[in-house]
Amino acid sequence: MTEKQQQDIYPSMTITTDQSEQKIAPIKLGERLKEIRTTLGLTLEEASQKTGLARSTLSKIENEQISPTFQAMQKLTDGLQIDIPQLFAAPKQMNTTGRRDITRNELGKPHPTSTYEHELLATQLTNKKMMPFKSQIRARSFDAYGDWIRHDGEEFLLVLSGEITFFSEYYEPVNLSEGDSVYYDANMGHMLISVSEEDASIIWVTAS
Amino acid sequence: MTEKQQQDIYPSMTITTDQSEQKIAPIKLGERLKEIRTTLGLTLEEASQKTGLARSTLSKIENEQISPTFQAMQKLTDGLQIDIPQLFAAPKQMNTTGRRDITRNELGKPHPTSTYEHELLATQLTNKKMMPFKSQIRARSFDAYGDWIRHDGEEFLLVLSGEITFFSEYYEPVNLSEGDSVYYDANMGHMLISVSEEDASIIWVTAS
DNA sequence: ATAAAAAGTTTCCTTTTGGAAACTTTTTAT
DNA sequence: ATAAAAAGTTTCCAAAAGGAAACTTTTTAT
Repeated sequence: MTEKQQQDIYPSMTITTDQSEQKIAPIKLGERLKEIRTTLGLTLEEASQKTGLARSTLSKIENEQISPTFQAMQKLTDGLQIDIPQLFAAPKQMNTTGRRDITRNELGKPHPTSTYEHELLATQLTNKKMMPFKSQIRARSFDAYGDWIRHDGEEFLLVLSGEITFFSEYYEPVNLSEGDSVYYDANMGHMLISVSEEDASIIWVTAS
Repeated sequence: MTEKQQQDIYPSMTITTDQSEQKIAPIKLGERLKEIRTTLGLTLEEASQKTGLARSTLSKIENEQISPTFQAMQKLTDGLQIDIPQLFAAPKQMNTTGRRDITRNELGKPHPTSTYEHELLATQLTNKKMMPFKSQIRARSFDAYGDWIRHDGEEFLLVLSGEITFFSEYYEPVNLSEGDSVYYDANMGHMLISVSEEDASIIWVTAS
């Protein structure tokens, strides 16, 4: 692609209004999309499958050869499970007396269930606002025995390793990999399974 | 949380993996745009002047006859001086009883400070009981500028990678490595430094 | 080092967007 | 109530997006 074409697609143009001149800051949507896709570990083909947009189209969007329609962008955000504002977010940069309770790695209070291993963290403190756990979900097993898990309060969950699928009552199942997280109302039915070969390790925190 | 409550979290269950397809409410961009334009008291002609889009084009977008390209949407948001999120603000939450917010790895909302990189997670949901963050602490740097950090509520922190020292007002400093965690009252002065060669990565959750 | 496979890009073509102007509907003035 | 003006919609066409497949580059396997 030529420099000319790029200019044509995202010109830094000025529009004259009754008040003043305003510059349209060229947002590098393509760059951003590529960043997101690669962060999700997807190839163009996989992204194509998830979004329903042709591989070629995705390539052209990423290389700023075309400007996607709103329709296309919805397919993107829907398929990749991201929010539109994220698409537009500027590329991220790389780069009293008190109580205190340390829990060393692997040394939480065990709380086994039939299908997975829970470890309660910070058990020395009582009357906490939050309850943190670390759990191992054995490969290809459910964390529940079939029915939705449901309880008061809110829950935050982050995947430390492995890959899980997060099922919930009102949403599509979604795959979560290392570093991905989800926050949800815990009275909405929810359930996890580990979908990778290895066991999955997660931490989660509840608050009511 | 009590032992009783934990029992409630994992009741005995029977299998019913309901993966019913639930479509996310399509955003009515046209409707939304018309709402915005009329709220601003603009005619199509005036909006056309401000945005540089033809009157006919605006009409067609508002009546959902065409799907605007990203380019066109930029002209819209820039010309009407509105935020992208405003354009996409869903008219109303679906009939869901539950809320859910996925944050992909590295795709939280950046919140840089002078000494370390915060990433807010689950920023789509408001009125949450908890606030989850992921942070990178640069090797050998403080997370604060000398004085204690102090704020309302409680905090839970877990080290994802690297090694940090956790200082707090009423306790001896303590080293935390991967997998270690600490729960503390946040109104007790606290502070972190990264003590290994590599940057440290932590997740932390606050609740007030 | 080479072949095969996978990932990514470009080409070619069809469909759809976006703009100018014609047309229709609504509002304002008399 | 009617004419004129303003606002909004539709038509027509040029320009750009989206998809299938050919093509090129990169990665993996031998």
